[in-house]
Amino acid sequence: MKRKITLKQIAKELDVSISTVSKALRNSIEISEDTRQKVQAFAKLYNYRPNNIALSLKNRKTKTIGIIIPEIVHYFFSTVIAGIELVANKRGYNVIVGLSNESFDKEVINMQMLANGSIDGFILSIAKETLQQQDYHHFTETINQGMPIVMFDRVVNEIACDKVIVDDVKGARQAVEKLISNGCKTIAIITTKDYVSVGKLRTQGYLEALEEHKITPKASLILKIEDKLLSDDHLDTLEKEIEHLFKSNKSIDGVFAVNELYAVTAIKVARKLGLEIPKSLQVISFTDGVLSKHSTPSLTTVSQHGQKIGEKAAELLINRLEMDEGDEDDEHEEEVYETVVIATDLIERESTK
Amino acid sequence: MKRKITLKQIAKELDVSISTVSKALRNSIEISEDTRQKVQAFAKLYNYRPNNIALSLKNRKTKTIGIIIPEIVHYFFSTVIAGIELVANKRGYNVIVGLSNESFDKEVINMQMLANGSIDGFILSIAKETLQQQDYHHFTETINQGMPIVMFDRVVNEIACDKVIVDDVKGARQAVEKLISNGCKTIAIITTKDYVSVGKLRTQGYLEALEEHKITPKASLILKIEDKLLSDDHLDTLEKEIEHLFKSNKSIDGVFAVNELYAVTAIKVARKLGLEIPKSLQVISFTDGVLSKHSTPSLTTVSQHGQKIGEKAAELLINRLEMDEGDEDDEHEEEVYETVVIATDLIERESTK
DNA sequence: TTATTTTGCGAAAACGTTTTCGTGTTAAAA
DNA sequence: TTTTAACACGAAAACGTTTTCGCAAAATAA
Repeated sequence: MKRKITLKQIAKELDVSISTVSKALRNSIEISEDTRQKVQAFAKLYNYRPNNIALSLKNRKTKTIGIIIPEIVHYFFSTVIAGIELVANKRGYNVIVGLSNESFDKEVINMQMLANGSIDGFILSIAKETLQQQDYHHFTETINQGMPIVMFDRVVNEIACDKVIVDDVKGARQAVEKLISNGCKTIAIITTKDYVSVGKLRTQGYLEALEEHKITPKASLILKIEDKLLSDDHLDTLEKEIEHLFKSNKSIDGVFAVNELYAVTAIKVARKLGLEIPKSLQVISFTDGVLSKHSTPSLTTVSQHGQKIGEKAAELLINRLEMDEGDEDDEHEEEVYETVVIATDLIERESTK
Repeated sequence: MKRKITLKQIAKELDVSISTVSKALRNSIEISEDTRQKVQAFAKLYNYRPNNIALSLKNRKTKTIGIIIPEIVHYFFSTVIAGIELVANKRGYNVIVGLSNESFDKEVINMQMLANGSIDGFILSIAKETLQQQDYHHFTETINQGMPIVMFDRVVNEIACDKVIVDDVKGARQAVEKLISNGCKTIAIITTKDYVSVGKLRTQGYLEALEEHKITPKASLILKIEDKLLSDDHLDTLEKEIEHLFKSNKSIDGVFAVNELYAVTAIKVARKLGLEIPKSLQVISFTDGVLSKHSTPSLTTVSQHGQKIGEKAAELLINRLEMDEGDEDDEHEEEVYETVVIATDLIERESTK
């Protein structure tokens, strides 16, 4: 077990100075062809690689991006990570992942843990608890310390930073419009309580689509699910609520669900009640995940392109990081932040006509 | 935008030495009550936090774990990450994630990138390409440099290191036995080509179960899918192959699939052919993921407990890291490695009687 | 031969910590 | 009063790099 070799050891072995070794390895013209070869050969033999930590300390940058997300066992978030990792790697960065588990405290702790020099910048999506408490001081503090943040999906106006989002309103509206143009007359929405920003926005899109087509929204057609029910333990409660929705609105012929789980559950319940998909009931869901693709019938969905979101977020962050190199501590350049909207796509499958 | 404050700056402001500041903050008795208070107050005011990178350099340990996995948009792997992150965080470690995308080269590059001081040890699952090429030099080199590795799920005997696996053979055998005891007479398996180690093992479990019950295996009932077909693009090819399986073996009344996708596809095809689940065809799949839980009918599965695997892997790694601290460079303690087997569970749902 | 330039290399600082050791001052003991 | 002990703090090294600057020797020019 030979520990990793360092410049110092090479220097000692070859009886030259550390500086000479360093320069020789970086092909400095200061060093004679002779010693350069000698050093490089030796380094290669011992498989020398500069120590990243030492470099980070010296350069005061780590070439590492911190990702803070609410959950990782989640199709959308993992596609985003995949996107981030892709461009990060391409541009010489690593990614370090922290999970908030939707908890405010864990979000704060995770950020503090990473903000002390471990990373150059954050890409994050806000925890539900944080959104509820509306306490964003950890974001502003991080930004004030000169560490850039890029937010995606669950973002918040109060914080000035780059953002990557999908147009939830528009995506939802298009989905509902599709149902309408497919002949649905009574369209229900299964959504979340309003403090989940994306749920709220998708509900808004639903309402806009109805309005545009002169359909009066009915409160009884809007089912807002308490968020905890997303956990697998409360599946039956979810089913009960949906069943109640269908039973008290027999005329429902279209459902827009703000996530896959609500959609497949709706289909399951509907079938139990004797409805045929898509003949007597059409369903569209948000998030084009594995359920949409592979359940039967497959789901028509609004695709968010998580990977693209991740790629874009990483680009924004890295661009800002490498831009900053230019002006150094040119304190008060007026910061101008970008909000990129990734277009959604309606992917038609078997759950619609 | 005030940059993060350092010991040096505090020292200058308070007109004491750096050492004094450091000691004061760590409550050293060397420092007078007076200065200690003064320093701590100042540090608190400016929200001082020691720089992680500097600490890493000094301590020669980063308190960071490197994870290399083939894919992240994948239920099993993301649950493993969740497990790793859980115990890592609890024990003061961060996790940095690299994706190999099943490619040998990316696996090597990713490991090299991280092995140069960025992390203290690896947790990884081997890329398919690496398994095919059987080139494991990057693992041995890493280990030889004194950096511990814990492998999970896709492991390989050639490398001496801690491992966390599930008993694929046993899990598969139990699944097939369940089918047998449920009355299935003609049981097919949908599996992968043999170079995918887990596919091979699960096939072995299938064969063992048949043998034990004096059922002669038939080659025509063993469908080995070319691995590329796991991508969504080749879904129809997959369907064709499965359809052919059913059509040329009309008597099939049980299917064991080595992953969820094969299982749901089998169900889809079977239904198209007029088979009723679970009445005339029972299906069990490996991997208890989101499809198993939420597709209709829900799938009886062999659960691998990915989260537990991750937790155990992290424990093994961290234990080894912190054990090493004791003996320092006591080179030749005979290394003894552990292989932990996480028990699988058969979770019964609607796809079996 | 002497003056000047080029060549090749090393010393040292810097990044931000922690820790060992030394030292001057004051308080206690002789 | 002198010796010893306790106290409070600072200097410096170390972790592994890169880079600036200085300097001696060699090569060239005068």
